[in-house]
Amino acid sequence: MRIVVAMSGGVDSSVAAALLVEQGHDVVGVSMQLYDQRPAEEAGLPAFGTCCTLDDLHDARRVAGALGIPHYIVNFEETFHDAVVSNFVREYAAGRTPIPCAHCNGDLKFARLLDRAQAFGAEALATGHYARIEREADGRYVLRRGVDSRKDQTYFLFGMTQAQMAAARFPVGALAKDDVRAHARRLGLRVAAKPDSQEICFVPDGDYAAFLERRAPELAREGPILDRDGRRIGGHGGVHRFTVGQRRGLGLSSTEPLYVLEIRAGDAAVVVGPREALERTALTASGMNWLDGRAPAGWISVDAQIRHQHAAAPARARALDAGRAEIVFDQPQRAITPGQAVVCYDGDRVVCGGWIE
RNA sequence: UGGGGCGUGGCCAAGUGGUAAGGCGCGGGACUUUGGAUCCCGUAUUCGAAGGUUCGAAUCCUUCCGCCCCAA
Repeated sequence: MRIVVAMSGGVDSSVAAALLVEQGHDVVGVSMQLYDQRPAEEAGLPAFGTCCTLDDLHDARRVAGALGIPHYIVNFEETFHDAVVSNFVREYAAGRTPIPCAHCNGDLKFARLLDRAQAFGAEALATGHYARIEREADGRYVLRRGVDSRKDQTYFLFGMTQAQMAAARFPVGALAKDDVRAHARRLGLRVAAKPDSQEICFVPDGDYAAFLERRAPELAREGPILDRDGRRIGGHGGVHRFTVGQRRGLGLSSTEPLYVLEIRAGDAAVVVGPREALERTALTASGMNWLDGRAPAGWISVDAQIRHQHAAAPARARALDAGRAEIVFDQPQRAITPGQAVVCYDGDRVVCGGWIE
C-alpha cells in the first residue's frame, strides 16, 4: 500500500515513516513548507517558525534519505496562512483564545495535505500523532487516545470525519514516547534525541503579542481592566494579551491573585476577579463534530476536556441546532475559555469536539 | 519657606506601639505540539535619614532630605 507520511522533521513522524517502511509499505515522505522565512530575516524580525523551518525540512529530507524513501516538499504557505494564521489573528481580535494546532490538523493536514497525498496515488496519510484509529464491527471508525496518555493528542484531532479516519494512519499512537525514541536510536535516526516541539510553531520567540500586532496593528488598542462590579481598576494595552484564567501580567495591586474572567472585545475591556469566580458548570460549543458521523438524540454521558492537559471531567452532552452543542459538567470547571476546544470522551474514545463559545 | 498630603523590597501596596500581609515583577521548578496560560518554591533582620521616648516602634516625638496638591 502506498502511504504518504507527513514528515515534520521531528522524531515522531520520522519513526512513523520508519515503522511503515519496516512493515513493507510503499512510503512517500512529504513535508509542508508553511512559511517563507526570508522576509522576516531580511527585516530583522525573528525567524518565522519552529516547526517546518529550513532546518526541520533538512532533517526530514535526511531521514527520508536514510530510510530510502522519496521525499517531497509541498508549498502550503498560502493555505497555512488562510487556515491557521489568519484565524489565529481573527480569534484574538474577537477576544477569544484560539487553538491553532487543531486548525492545522483539521483544515490543513487532514484536508489539503490528504488531498495532496491522494494525488500522489496514496491510499493513506500517516502522521506522528499520538492517537489511534480503529474500525468497529459495523464498519465505522473510532478515534482513541494514544496509548501514552501523557502524549495523547486527540484533543487536537477532534474534527476528524469518518472519511479522514479511514485514510489516516498513526503509527506511533500505540507506542510510548520512550519507545518511539528507542526506535529512533535503534534505526540510527539523526533526530532520535531532538527535543519535543512546544509553543506555537509559527511564533518561534514566544512573543505572540508582537506577532499579532505586526499583522493587525489595530489590536494594540488600550482599554480598561474592570472588577466584577464594573469599576476601573487598571488599564491594558490590548485584549489580545489576555486569555480567560490568566493571572500573570495584570499589573494590579491586590490582596489576592486576580484572574481574567472575561474579555469584551467590543469595548476592549478585560474583567478580572478572584480565582473562585472562574468556576463554570456549563458551556455551549459551535462547529461540533460527532466522530461517528451522527449526533445523538438526547443527553449522553461523557468525560469532557476543555483544554490541552486538562483532566477530562464527567459531564453530559447533547446536540443543539446548527452544529452547536451543550455540555453540563457534574462539577464546576475552572476557566472555560471561548475559542478553546471542548472534546468529549467515552473512556479513551473521542465522541465529539467543538469550539467553546 | 502660608496650608495640606506623602515617602514600606524593581513596581503597586497593607500595616497607627508588639516584633514587616498581599498582588505584580523577578529567579528556580513542574507541566506542555493552543494559551507571554496554569501550578509549586524562593524573593525586605527591615520600613527616606539621623536622633529621642518605650521592655518593645514602620507605627509616638524632634530635626533633616525628597516628592505631590492648593494658595501666592
